[in-house]
Amino acid sequence: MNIRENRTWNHHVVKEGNKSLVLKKIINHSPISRAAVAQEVGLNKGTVSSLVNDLLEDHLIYESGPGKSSGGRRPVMLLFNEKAGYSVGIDIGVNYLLGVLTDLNGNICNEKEVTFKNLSYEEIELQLFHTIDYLIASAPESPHGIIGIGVGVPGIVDNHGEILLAPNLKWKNLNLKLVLENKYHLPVIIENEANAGAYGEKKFGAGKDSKHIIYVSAGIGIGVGLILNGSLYKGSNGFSGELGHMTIQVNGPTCRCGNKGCWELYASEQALLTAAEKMNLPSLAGKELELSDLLALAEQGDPKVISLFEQAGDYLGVGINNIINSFNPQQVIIGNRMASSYKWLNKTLTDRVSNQALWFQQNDLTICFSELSTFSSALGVSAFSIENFLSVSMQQKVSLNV
Amino acid sequence: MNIRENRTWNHHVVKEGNKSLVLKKIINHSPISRAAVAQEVGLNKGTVSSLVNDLLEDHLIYESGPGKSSGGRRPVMLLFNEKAGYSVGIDIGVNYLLGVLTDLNGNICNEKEVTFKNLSYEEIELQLFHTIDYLIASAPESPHGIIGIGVGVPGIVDNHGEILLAPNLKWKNLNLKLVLENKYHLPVIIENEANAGAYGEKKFGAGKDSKHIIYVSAGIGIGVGLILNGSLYKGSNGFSGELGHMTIQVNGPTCRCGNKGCWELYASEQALLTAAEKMNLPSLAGKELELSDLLALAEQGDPKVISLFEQAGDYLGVGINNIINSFNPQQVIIGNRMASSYKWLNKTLTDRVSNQALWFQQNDLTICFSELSTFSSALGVSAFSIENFLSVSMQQKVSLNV
DNA sequence: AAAACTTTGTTTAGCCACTAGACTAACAAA
DNA sequence: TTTGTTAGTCTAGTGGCTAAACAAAGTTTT
Repeated sequence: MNIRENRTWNHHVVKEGNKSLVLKKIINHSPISRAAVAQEVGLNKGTVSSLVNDLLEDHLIYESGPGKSSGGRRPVMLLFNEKAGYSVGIDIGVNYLLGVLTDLNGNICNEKEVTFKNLSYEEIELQLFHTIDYLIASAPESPHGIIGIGVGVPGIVDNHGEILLAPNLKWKNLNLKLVLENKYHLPVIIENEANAGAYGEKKFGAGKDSKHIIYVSAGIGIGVGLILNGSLYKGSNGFSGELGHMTIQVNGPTCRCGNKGCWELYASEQALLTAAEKMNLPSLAGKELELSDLLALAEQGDPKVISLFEQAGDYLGVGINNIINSFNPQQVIIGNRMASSYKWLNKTLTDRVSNQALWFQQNDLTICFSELSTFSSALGVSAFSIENFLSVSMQQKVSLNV
Repeated sequence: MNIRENRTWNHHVVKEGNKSLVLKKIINHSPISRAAVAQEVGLNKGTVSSLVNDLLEDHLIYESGPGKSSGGRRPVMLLFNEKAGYSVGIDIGVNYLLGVLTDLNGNICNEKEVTFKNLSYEEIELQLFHTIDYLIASAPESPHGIIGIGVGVPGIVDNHGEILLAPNLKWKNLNLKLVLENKYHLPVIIENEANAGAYGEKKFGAGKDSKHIIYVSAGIGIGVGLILNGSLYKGSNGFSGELGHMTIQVNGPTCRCGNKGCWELYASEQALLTAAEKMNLPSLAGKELELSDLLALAEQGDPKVISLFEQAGDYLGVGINNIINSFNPQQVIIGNRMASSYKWLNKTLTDRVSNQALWFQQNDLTICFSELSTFSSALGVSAFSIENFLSVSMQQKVSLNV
């Protein structure tokens, strides 16, 4: 009982907690009857009835027709009203902006992607506004409307949602949260892209069944999102998971962070591209090299390129070993752009891990690649808003007498 | 509200939670009056009175004489009854066994240390029994008597308290918990030595004010205990914090774990001793080298030995950088035997961190050495028992009608 | 088809821990 | 002594819970 610490306990808390239990049961097991909820959650039938009525009034659930009888009165089936509201999730990348509109179950109802290069903050902000406007306008009528906006950014976000640094975008000390709140008057969440991705995979992707997940976002750089005990761990100030700058070679080459031998110098997309450029691949002279080019070459069977991927997979494995030793996770999920090269990375990566991770760490451990591919982050931030919305909905409404 | 998940909420929970709040307030602010508790915790005076009566009945607190009046009736001061019970904490090391008897505030009431070398499990078990017997016998009369036994071991302990592996003791798949429970019929906790140390420092030592603490236990090997969000994080199976086997040099020398370039090959006591042995220090020929010898030489100003310590401090810094990047802690505490060399390690260690850790990670970050020195682990396991005992005491007594 | 049984969901009575506020106790200051 | 203040208890009322009775709506048995 660590979490509540300073709040005192009273029957509001009890009701809030039980309502939340009932709603979760309905979300995860719909359609389900009141009787079944009562039995499975362990609450009295009457209590469940009353809580269900509250939820019905809030339009968070609805009754469908009667279900099958099992020898008695037919149950009224309850379902989560996933269309009770919509959430906007935005993933800002170095050269793209991906926005999704999701329902309360994280189903994508609409999406929009813009790609760009070297835009200023103001220009990206404009794209961001356009995307959000478009998505909000496209949302169907619903009882709760748009319940929040979430934005994932490739940078350092502190506990108050301020972007301290996004090196690849050249942003610094930027309070995007305030900007969006003032413009849209909606709850806004700004989150690091890796944290968002981790949460996305946990809620809707490969991590649905695990409580301890480490999400490795391997793109131009490497960031890591930590799901510990089922919830995102952000550290003391919100800066956890900067594992791209973990030293894996004490006197290795210098990283742009000033340190030496950082993991992302060996296992990121940038590392791959840099190594490939040095090889002077003849077929690509002139054009700026991209990951997709390398993938195409690998598909054609180019042994040099394939061994490049294998090398990167091996280095990914080195860092993942360190992660396993640190966190003893149930699941390690590799996401972001490097996940697309899954086919060429997988073998050396898993070899490295299975040969070198301590044996007891390997029990109950799954290593896999992202299920949501490019949507992890956008879905993750969307999920944050949904979680917040539902959590607030569980609380008592204080009637404002005029 | 992640923690309770499946338990339903009712007034028992409310009372349990509030009682716990009241007790914590009294523990941390005694002497304190009922009125002050009510105001500071935010509960009604009547509620506090009732809960305080429960706690008095349980002998967990007691009333002292009246306090100073501030212009009205003099308050009755409440104090935590730290002598309401006693806890046994044992730290089993590679060549020593340290036992403490503490009161409920972690004050050491008695202690016993045995040193040995190359004992079999049976022999160590005998020493363990003797120590526990001695400590229990020495405990003063108290309402609750001995409330539990905790044991810290240098090895891998799973979530059920089974010791899977303690390489330096040559133990494997050992259920010490069961052995002790059967013999003493008391609650028993077996915990990894680094986890225990972390908890010890958090409760009674350098980490009292932090919620995010990483405790680096640097002895023969290196283990790490993680305090995240104020409580111990053990990972999916209990194996978190095996950071001694984090790779910091991809193609470094081979470790006994089979991996290469592990941190503990560079920054542990063993690493220091191995390096020193290679130097053929003339003054110590014949005798087996110990850390204390090196410390003595350093005190005498031996430049070779001093630079050995400095090198180790630097390597410690490398790993601690990785830790900072992973966890964004408030505090890193270095404990176990290497902490005794604090004087010689500190400079290169802090230099490494301040030069290389990312700037934003360095805000609000303290790096320090253990305050409890050799007692961290023993006090930590003792604290686990106390915590458990108090937590159970908060729960309702179910009257068993005969 | 009627009777008996089952299961669902609502209602009622009672319980328990909380709150607000009245009350008593014990002190300080005027 | 009177007045005011603070500490702690007591009482009435509230809200959410449980258990159990009840009503509703089925299925199964006779």
